[in-house]
Amino acid sequence: MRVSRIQAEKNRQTVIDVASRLFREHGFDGIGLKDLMKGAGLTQGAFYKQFASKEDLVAQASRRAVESTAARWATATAANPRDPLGAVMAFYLSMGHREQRMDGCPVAALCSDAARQGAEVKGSFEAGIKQYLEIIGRLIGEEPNSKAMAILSTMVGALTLSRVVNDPDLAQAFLDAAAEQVRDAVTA
Amino acid sequence: MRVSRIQAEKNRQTVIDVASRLFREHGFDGIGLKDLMKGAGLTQGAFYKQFASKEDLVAQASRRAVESTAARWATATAANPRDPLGAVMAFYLSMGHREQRMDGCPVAALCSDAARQGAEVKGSFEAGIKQYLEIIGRLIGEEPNSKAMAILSTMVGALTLSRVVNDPDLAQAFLDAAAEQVRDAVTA
DNA sequence: TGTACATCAGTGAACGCGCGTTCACTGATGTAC
DNA sequence: TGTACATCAGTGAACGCGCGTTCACTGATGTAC
Repeated sequence: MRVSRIQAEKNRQTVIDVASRLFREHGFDGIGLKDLMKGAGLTQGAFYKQFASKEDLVAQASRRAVESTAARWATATAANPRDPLGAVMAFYLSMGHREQRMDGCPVAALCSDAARQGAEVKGSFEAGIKQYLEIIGRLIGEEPNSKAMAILSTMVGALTLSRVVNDPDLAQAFLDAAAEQVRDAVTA
Repeated sequence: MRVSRIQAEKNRQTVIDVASRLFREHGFDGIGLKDLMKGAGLTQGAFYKQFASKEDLVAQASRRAVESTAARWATATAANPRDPLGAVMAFYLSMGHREQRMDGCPVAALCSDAARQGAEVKGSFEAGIKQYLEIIGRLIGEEPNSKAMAILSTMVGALTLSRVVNDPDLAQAFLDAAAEQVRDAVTA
C-alpha cells in the first residue's frame, strides 16, 4: 500500500544506511537485494521504486559510508584537541576496528571491490578519500599533502593487512607498526 | 576422454595459474567456473575431477598468486644489488602495476575479498605476506620487522588507493608519496 | 611384447538455487473541486 | 471542510539467467597376464 512521501523518503534513507553497512560486511557481490531490503524492513519488490539498479544503490551506499566515516574522523579530532591525529589513529589502527568491518572505514573494507567498479562508485570513494586527506593535511599542517597521502596509505594498508592474516598477534603488530611510522612521519 | 597422468597434472596447474590471474582481475565472486576452465582450454565438467570445490581452487590459486609474486620480488632484488629496495618499489609503486591487476600483487588486488574468506584462504595470503616481510626485513637489515610491516602497509595501501580513485594524477601522487615515505623510513 | 580389461580425465547436459529485475495488484496518500 | 478520484510506495509472485555442482557417458591411458 502507498505510504506518505515523508515515510517513503525515510525508507529510502534506511535502505541506503543498511546497504552501506552490509556491503562493508559482505562485499558488493556478497549480499543480495532481498536481504538488503529485509534489513530495512521492506520487501524486494519495493526496491525499484527507489533505485534504478543495484549498481545505483552501490554508488549511493558507498557515498553514504564514506561520508559518515569522514564525519566520525571530524568528531574524533574535535573531541581530542590536544592530540587530534592520535585520536584518529587510536580508533583507526585498533583491533576493534579490525573486527567490525560493518561500521568501520569503507575504504579499507571495500578497497579491492571498489577498484573493480565503474567510475561513479569510484567517484564516491574518491570524494571520501579527498576528505580524509584534507583532515589529515589540516592536522599535520602541510601543503602539498603528499605526506597526508603517505599517512593514509599506511593506515589503510595496515588495517587491510591486519584483516587478511589469521594470526591476531601479527594483525596487532601491523596496526602498531603503522601507528609508530605515522608518528615518526609527522614529527620528522 | 582420458588423458595421461602427466597431461592431467599439467592441466591442473594451468587451471590454478589461470584462476590466480582471473581472480586478481575480477575478484573471487566475479568469475565463474565455466570461464575459469575455458581459460585453461577445458570444459566446466572436468573441474570436479581436480578440485573439491570452488573454495578449494580459491585457496590454491591464492597460494600460487602470492608465491609467484614473492618470487618476482626476489628476482627484482637480485637483479639490482646496488639498490634492491628501490628496484622493488620501482615496479610495485608504478602506474603500470596499478593498471595490470591480473599480473600484479594479489594482496593489493584481493585484499578486501580475502578478508571475507575462510581461514585456509587467509592462510595462503598470510604465508605470502610473511615472505614479503622477510624480503623487506632483509633489505633494510632490521629486527624485529616492525619497520618492514609499516613499509609493506604503505606500499599495499598506496597501490590499492591508487586503483580506487578515478583521477590518474591523484593515483600517481599516492604512489609517489608512498615511495618517498618508504625512502625516508629506511634512511631514518 | 601383445592382448584384454579396468580406470578415470574430460565432455556436455542437467540439476536446484538464488540472483537482479519486472509486473499485476493493493490500498493509503495526495489532489481537484 | 468534505467528497471523488488519481497517484504511487509497497507487496509478493514470477521471469530469465548464470551460478556451483552432479552425472551418465566416452575413449585413451594404465595395468594384469
